[in-house]
Amino acid sequence: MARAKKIPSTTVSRLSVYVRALQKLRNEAVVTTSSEKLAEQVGLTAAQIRKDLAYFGQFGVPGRGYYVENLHNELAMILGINRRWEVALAGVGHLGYALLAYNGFKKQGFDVVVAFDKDPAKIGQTWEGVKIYDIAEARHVLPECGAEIGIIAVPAASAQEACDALVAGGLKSILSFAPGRIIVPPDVTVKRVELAMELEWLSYYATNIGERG
Amino acid sequence: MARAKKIPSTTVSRLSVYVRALQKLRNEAVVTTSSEKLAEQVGLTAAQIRKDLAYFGQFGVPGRGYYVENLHNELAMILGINRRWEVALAGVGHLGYALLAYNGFKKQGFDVVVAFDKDPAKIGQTWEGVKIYDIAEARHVLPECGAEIGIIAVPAASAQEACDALVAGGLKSILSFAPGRIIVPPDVTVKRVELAMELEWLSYYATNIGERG
DNA sequence: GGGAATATGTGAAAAAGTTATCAAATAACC
DNA sequence: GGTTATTTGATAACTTTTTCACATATTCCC
Ligand SMILES: NC(=O)c1ccc[n+]([C@@H]2O[C@H](COP(=O)([O-])OP(=O)(O)OC[C@H]3O[C@@H](n4cnc5c(N)ncnc54)[C@H](O)[C@@H]3O)[C@@H](O)[C@H]2O)c1
Ligand SMILES: NC(=O)c1ccc[n+]([C@@H]2O[C@H](COP(=O)([O-])OP(=O)(O)OC[C@H]3O[C@@H](n4cnc5c(N)ncnc54)[C@H](O)[C@@H]3O)[C@@H](O)[C@H]2O)c1
Repeated sequence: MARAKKIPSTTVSRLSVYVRALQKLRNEAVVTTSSEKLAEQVGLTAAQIRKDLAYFGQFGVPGRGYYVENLHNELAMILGINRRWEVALAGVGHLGYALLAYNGFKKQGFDVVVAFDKDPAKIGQTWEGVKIYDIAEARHVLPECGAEIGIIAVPAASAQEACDALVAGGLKSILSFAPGRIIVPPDVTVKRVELAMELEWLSYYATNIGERG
Repeated sequence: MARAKKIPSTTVSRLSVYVRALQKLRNEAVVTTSSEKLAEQVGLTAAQIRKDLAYFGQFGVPGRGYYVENLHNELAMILGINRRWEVALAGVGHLGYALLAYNGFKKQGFDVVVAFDKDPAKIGQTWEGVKIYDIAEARHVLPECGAEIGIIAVPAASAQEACDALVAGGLKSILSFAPGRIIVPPDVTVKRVELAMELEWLSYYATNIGERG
């Protein structure tokens, strides 16, 4: 359990990729696989996969490969997804509603259990089985409902304010869809998803053809 | 124009960050800035910024710094966002509708001009001023409407099929929200946004406290 | 049980990316 | 106009990440 080395953030991201590939194999009733086969499946190199796994221990059988179910369970435990996570949503607008209505997260163990907004027309309602509270109540509501992860889907101008409310409620992990930096205490982790930046990335490679591929 | 070195993908992503920071400064009527000030603004090091810019040329004035407007224009040109991009949307479900209704992209020059779906109840309708066509018509509709970037917001099981349709319509740049790999010809660039993976990333750091921060 | 085949885990090499350093260039000031 | 203070751009040093290569462990099969 006591891991010496610092784990690269890219390795953590790839762990998710491996988990998904293993889920697929498990669904297909495949019992064993190898770093080589996995590499082909996910589009990476075998060495990369073995190196990533080596940060966390030894999961394979030389001459045989990996037992799909076993490796899946190990990686799920490492990622902390061998459990259910309760998620709080701030901002039930267009994007927020799409997230609420999406059942793909629940399938992966992420369950939106409470929502917050600022709009009086929405506060008090229940959408998709999730009750919407006033964001000002977050600091009181959150500690009671057990949510540990927050999602911010409010306009950029309100993002800092909404984030502060979630942090005041005790959340330490936040996924934000709002463009722009959010300031949080050092013990809070924020992951941003900036869709405009993804489009700009595509724009770059579309404009400068031949730099990739 | 003829750049010798290969540009790191991370540099391209940071270019977007710089552009946003410069936009902000321009709105505040700031005329000049420096790598040092920019670094503080975006949370990077000054050396990193100068290095990134150096891939593309010389934009600064020693002893003075950078002219905000000038640098913004240069970076916008490099990223290819000094123009309007027409975007095609495949899948007008919960997420697709949120994207359609979002005006933030248009502000950055990305304009959804056409949508595709498979659901007969949606085909033929016009939502948010955007007409929804049968995805099967994509190969005929796309060449006429000028869209160059595609966004995939269909269920994972249909993602490959929808992508094939967009590619058949001539698109070479695609942003996909569907989980899982999509196979495309080598001249097509796909950027995936996997929200479940972002949540798993948060789960990891929430589970293994103290590995970051 | 032994030998061939296979695929891991790991240390070393290579590549990529980031940070530090500094000479050269420019501006501001007197 | 010359001196000083800045800040760039480039190079060098360093760090991180990826790839390579192979000894080692295990299975499979005869
Ligand atoms: N819709 C998209 O497709 C899309 C795409 C990329 C990024 N985003 C980003 O996601 C965020 C949400 O986008 P949207 O389109 O859903 O916006 P929206 O305007 O549809 O919804 C925003 C919601 O947040 C609520 N809100 C506002 N201030 C609040 C506060 N302080 N606390 C709690 N709730 C508050 C509003 O009442 C509203 O319900 C924005 O930051 C946007 O930039 C959205
Ligand atoms: N909704 C979310 O918040 C969310 C979050 C993360 C990822 N995603 C992903 O985004 C995608 C869309 O999610 P959603 O919630 O909007 O789904 P949805 O079911 O609400 O909408 C899907 C839409 O795609 C259409 N469609 C199905 N097959 C098609 C095809 N072959 N061609 C064209 N259109 C087709 C459907 O008619 C429907 O309108 C999914 O892949 C999902 O995994 C969604």
